[in-house]
Amino acid sequence: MTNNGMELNQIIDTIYPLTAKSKNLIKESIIETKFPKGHILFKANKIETSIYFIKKGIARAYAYSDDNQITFWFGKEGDPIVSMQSYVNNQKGYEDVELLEDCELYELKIEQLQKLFLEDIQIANWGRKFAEFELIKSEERLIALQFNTATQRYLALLKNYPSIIQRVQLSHIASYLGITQVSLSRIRASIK
Amino acid sequence: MTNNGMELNQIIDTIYPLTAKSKNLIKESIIETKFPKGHILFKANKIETSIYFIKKGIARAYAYSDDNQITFWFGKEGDPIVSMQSYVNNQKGYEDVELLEDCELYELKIEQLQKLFLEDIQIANWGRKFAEFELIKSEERLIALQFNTATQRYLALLKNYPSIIQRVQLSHIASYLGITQVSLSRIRASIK
DNA sequence: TAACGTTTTTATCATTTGTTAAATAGTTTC
DNA sequence: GAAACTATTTAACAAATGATAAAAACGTTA
Repeated sequence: MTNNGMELNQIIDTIYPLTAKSKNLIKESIIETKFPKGHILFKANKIETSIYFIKKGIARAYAYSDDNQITFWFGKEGDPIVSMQSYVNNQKGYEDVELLEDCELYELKIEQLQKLFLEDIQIANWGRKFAEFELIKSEERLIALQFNTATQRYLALLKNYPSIIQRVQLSHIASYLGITQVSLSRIRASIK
Repeated sequence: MTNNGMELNQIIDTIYPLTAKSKNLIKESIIETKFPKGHILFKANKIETSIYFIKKGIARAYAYSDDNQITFWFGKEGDPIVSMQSYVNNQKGYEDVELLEDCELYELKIEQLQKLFLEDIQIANWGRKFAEFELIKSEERLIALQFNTATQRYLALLKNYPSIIQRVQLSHIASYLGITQVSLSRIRASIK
């Protein structure tokens, strides 16, 4: 990540190395967009038609449990923003995605990508690795949530992603960790 | 699922419909095996070379937290058994997989499958959908763990998979739910 | 069916987390 | 810089869960 944000080439290559020809097919389907802090990129109960990659900025996904928002995902430079229900099953998602800073994004229409999956074996394998890596991340999250205490999860977040504390409200981090904001405050006080 | 277990054709087709030719390429790479109840199919800290599909029986994946086993996955007829770290990154996994009943399994060598991914675009897309569906399942698990109370998660398990209570020890179910066995007993007593 | 081993439940107390409300700290706006 | 607004911490009590141990229920086998 440079000051100008994450390069598209790097994002694509990190998932799966492609020939120039195949990579260009993907790149031709991608457009750059910008949105201000606070923009709601995805709305719950809507079929999203695009996926994004974050060039610059951070975002969170949240859903409602009764009245309160629960954040279950953070994305930073290089990360994909995907409504999985839309992307995989062409169904309504359950999450909002909010941009927590002014963001520069790479947008890729799901329909165009799916067409490429059927036409280009390299891109099909690129899409396979994309899902596989997201799956690894999701499994690691799941294990952490099931195996570790709230304090351990907080310390792990600090270690793996120190800047998040500077960039994101503690109330969002608390719900991401599966605890209340009050409880997170107590944990922060206890580890000093 | 019939009395004879889940058919291989059905398992393959449910993931992604293939032409007869592509499907045969996969089927030629699959062999049937049997193991008795209690067999340890995957060992932690080992690179697994196969994935499996359950024709008949059930299994669980667990890892150790200090001294005690924590179950984080159950599989039943039709479900895949995969060490994701081995399958995706060719690295050691952190889980044991134990067969909880006498099992009939379809075995597929990862190396052979990966070769097919590079040769056959339909199979590459089959592998893509395979990872995508596993991703959806993992995300749903994650959301449930983060959003719902232990009682809600127990009731959901009862609803979505009623037979599991008959087939699996409550101690395994408790750790799957992220609670102790004592706590699960209390929940069971409270909802009667 | 009696005896044994395993699984599940119950009981007790300690610890953690949730809930509500108030106090403090930090930011933005005029 | 004061006022208004938002975010975070602290306090007090309630509820849920953990830990340990003992009792009860269940299964297996002789």
